[in-house]
Amino acid sequence: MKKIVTICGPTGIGKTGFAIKLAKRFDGQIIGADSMQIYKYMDIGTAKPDAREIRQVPHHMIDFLEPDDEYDAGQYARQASAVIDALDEKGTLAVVAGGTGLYIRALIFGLFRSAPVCGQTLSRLADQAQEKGGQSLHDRLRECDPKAAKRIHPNDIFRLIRALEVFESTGRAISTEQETHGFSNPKYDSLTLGLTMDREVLYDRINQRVDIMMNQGLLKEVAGLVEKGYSLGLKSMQSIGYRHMGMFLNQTVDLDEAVRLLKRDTRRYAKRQFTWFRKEPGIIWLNPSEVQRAEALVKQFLDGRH
RNA sequence: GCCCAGGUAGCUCAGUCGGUAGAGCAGGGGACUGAAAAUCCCCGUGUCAGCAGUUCAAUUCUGUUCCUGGGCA
Repeated sequence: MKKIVTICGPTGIGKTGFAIKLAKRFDGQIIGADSMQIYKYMDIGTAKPDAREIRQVPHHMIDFLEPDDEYDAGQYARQASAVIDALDEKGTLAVVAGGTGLYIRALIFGLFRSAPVCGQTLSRLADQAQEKGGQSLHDRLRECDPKAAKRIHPNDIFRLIRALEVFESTGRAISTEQETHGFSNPKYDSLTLGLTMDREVLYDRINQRVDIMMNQGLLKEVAGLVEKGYSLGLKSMQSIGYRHMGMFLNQTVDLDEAVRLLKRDTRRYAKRQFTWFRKEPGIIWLNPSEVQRAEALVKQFLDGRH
């Protein structure tokens, strides 16, 4: 199995710098695993690696989509896989780095096979959810896939829609598909390093980073995107930072409040990431300062003594 | 020094006509299989400032001490 190194952890903890150090040390290249850094023109708010950093180590899966392009974890897994395979042929180490847990999981284990998301079905179901509420979708799901209905809360519209979509387009229950798949067949042998630190310290860093983003011109970046015609309703524009600046531009809140909410929502996001990664098996947790230890671990791993 | 208003959850406060208390914000835990920076679920015990008194019972009433605001000197 191909070996890769994966760096994960919450937002703002220093994954970018850490991954660059490791990649340089082992002559590797970085594969982003971030569902927002994939978009062009969204630089400040996504804390995308800057030009100087990219010059140090080649980056992939970053900065290659228009903000209104459709994208999903399945496409990510396929494309990132192709990049890793190409690097592998040259004997170059792939360092996957990012905070989108689902992308990392999809890359390493794949997703269950099924028809890809169909925009039509999706929006039709979304309309129905709007009209009749989540409960009606839940009722329908209970009929065709009671197991899934049991696991999905009636308010969790996204998951209800997906489950119904899978049933309607394949005739099979998502619960069965998931059980069969079970994330049980890794496609890569990954040394996964999770970055962590004291929660309070992280939160301080996050607050400070938001202030820095504001100084760097986050508001201008978002206003510029709107001017270019990218609607605030876009998925990308509803991400952290972008939606907050949008709220200010809409005059829903004043700037202080927008920044306050931006900090809070970033903190909450970091918390959710901890929840996700905590239960991922096999992660070795490190403080971002432990670069030497990480290097030793990678060396061991590559030497096959893992 | 005197007068007034306060001291209740991390913060801002509500409340108990005496039967040990609850909102908002913040925070915590969890879920997650092709939208995932999204989406969703759950979580409030805190010497009710300290001490003493009245009472079957005090965070609630009384006294006193301390602290914080404001006013007068």
